[in-house]
Amino acid sequence: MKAENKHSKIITAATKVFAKKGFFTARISDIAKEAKVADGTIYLYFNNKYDILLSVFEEGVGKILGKTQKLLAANDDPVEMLRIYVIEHLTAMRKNKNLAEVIQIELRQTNKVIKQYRDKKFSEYTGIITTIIQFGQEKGVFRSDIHPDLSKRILFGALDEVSRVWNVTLETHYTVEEVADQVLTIFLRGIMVANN
Amino acid sequence: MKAENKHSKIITAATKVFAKKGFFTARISDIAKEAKVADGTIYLYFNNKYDILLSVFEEGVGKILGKTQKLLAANDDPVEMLRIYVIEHLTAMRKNKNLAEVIQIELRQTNKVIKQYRDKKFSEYTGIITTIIQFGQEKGVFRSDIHPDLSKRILFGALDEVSRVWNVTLETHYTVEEVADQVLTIFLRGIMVANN
Amino acid sequence: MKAENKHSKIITAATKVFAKKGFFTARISDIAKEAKVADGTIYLYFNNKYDILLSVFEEGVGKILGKTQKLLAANDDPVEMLRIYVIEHLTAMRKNKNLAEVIQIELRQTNKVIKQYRDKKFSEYTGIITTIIQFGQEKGVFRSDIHPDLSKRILFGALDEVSRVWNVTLETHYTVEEVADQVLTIFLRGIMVANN
Amino acid sequence: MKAENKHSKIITAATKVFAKKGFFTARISDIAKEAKVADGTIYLYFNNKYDILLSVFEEGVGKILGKTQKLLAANDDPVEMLRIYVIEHLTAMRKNKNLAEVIQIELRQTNKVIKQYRDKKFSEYTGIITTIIQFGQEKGVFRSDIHPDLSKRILFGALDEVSRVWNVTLETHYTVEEVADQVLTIFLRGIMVANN
DNA sequence: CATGAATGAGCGTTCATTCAT
DNA sequence: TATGAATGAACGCTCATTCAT
Repeated sequence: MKAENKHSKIITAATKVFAKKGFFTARISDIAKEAKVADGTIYLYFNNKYDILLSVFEEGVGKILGKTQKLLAANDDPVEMLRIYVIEHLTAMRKNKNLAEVIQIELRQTNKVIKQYRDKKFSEYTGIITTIIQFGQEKGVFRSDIHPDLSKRILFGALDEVSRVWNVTLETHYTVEEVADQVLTIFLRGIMVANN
Repeated sequence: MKAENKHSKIITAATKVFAKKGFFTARISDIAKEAKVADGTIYLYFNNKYDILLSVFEEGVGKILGKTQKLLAANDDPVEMLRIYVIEHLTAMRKNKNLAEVIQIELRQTNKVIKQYRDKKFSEYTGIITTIIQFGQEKGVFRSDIHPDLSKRILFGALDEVSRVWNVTLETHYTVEEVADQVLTIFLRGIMVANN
Repeated sequence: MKAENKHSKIITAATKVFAKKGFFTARISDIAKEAKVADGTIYLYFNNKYDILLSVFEEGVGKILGKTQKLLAANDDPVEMLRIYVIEHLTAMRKNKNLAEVIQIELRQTNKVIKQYRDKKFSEYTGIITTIIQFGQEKGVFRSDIHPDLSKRILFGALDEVSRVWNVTLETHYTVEEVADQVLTIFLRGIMVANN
Repeated sequence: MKAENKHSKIITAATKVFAKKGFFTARISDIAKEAKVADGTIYLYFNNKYDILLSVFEEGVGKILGKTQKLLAANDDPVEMLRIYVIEHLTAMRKNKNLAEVIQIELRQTNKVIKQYRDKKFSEYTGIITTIIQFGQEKGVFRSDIHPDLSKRILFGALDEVSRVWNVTLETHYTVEEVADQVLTIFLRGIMVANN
């Protein structure tokens, strides 16, 4: 936060502004003002407005992706891996509410630039879930009648919607652990083989 | 489809255009052309661009809401009620892909007008889930340690994301039953009290 | 001037503004104000700023070209034909000073769009000179050692520069006849075979 | 070319860039890059963009003017003087195509700064023609019914347009002598008294 | 002298909305 | 009701110019 260079100052400002107003309603001048730079300065670091949004994703998702991958690498228990994924995701969303908002909102935008990006970086992030589930099925821990692709959507959709509690509603009192526990309890019971 | 009046012709056109281009990228003239009316005509039926989006929701969600409420009224088994909700939602999303796209995409927009609406009509629709879960808990069918509000988000988020298979990806081959089954299997196992 | 439609009102205004300020210094809002329409109205009739300039040429040069071709069609005396060309050109430049200024100034602009145009419409206009000279050479009226292409440039350059007397300097007192006579006297003596 | 100082390096670069892109389309950074200096450095030597253009003229035209005046000073035959003027001008245009382009294109710009300049330096250069013609009339070599001012425009316009063969068209094969001969043949026959 | 990052005024263009017909 | 030409506010982006280093 302190010795930030212009680039990251703008990224931070843009994340905030996009979170607050949405991509289309946000003005370049809003971002510039928030970053305390001139409008023109932004174009020294980014090609255009879309490029800023892209960079917000790239850096934001990239960080989470990197950290998550590192944590998962040291693990080979599918259940524990899902737990890590869920907790990491919710922690990140809780911590950087602006980024969370941007991901939740703008990722849905019907826009070629964004969609194109989504297919690359973001689907790598959600794809982790698919991989874990397949891994768990091979290990005989997760039920074989579960579709890895569909259940990836089920878990990620749940996570995405559930993480809105910290942004949109009056339910901000939930802790990450509490929320993670609910999601994991439900999802794991749902996909694990009966173990009684 | 035939004897449509202007109002619903515009709604249908707007749903299509919003689904294809997104709210902000869509132009009034696009909708007018799609509806085969003059630009100005639109303003005889709607106050402004936001109002069109609002109406698209109002009518779209309203129909699903109405039908779902009717079906649920004749039922008092929480499990069956969730099944009905899930199947009705997915069927609607599958049937009217344009509406599905609009709901999925635009609902996320951070915009006062839409948010304000969401709080009224849409949360009534998702609120049904909360009610069913509480009802099930009272009946002792659903575990008491489940947060109705959180699990509402978990189920709706899962449904929302899962219904994207028919719009965005190459996975359009899934049937409604197949998808519903996966969601219900996982979610119900997750929230039901052990019944062995 | 009276029952002008929007299109020609804008053309007229643009001609005036381009003549006064030059293409690059002219603002769309200048043209709009001059034409007494809103800025946006201009884009109902033209694609962009270049398109306006193009149209100014197209229509301006087109008219002169048309009239000149018609007059020349009824004639087969090379000397008389050159006389007609010179007088018509100077009359047009004198009459529509704004168009004259635009042609003289902007035609020189290094710009792909304009250059491309020049190669089509405008060179058809100056090409008439080449044709007349070749015709005169075939008839044995003009000297055979004259390069039609170079002398086309010589005559057109002379005409172009000479017609500036009515726009730029204090020499506006010259009559078209006077100026035409000087150009013709010099040029015809220069290219005709000795006839003593 | 080697031990050029910054000032002339910038002038040379600007001439090249203006010739290629035109004054308005050229960017200061283009010139800086071409001159291999920083953008800011240009402002140590010139007040602004117009000032650069002005200097390009000043130096370019100045050189031609100086050389032409020197050559003419040693001569008192009007016909020979015109021949010198024509050949010198065409040689200069042929040699420094960039300067030629700039003069041909930008001199036409309707712009106060440039116009103001044109009235001083450039008209001194074209004024030479007027002087020679008046001199020739006094000597009885040139016809007395020729307007010195108009014929100055006629000759200069011809020269200006004719010198474009080396820049714009596919006719670059013409030699200076060939072109000069055509211009001189036509113009001299046109203005000289009958000499049979 | 030299640099080049930073500035911010300015403009072309779009498009939701209006209104005369 | 219906039209669609006209409006003009608003914004992304450029680039001449400045100035701290």
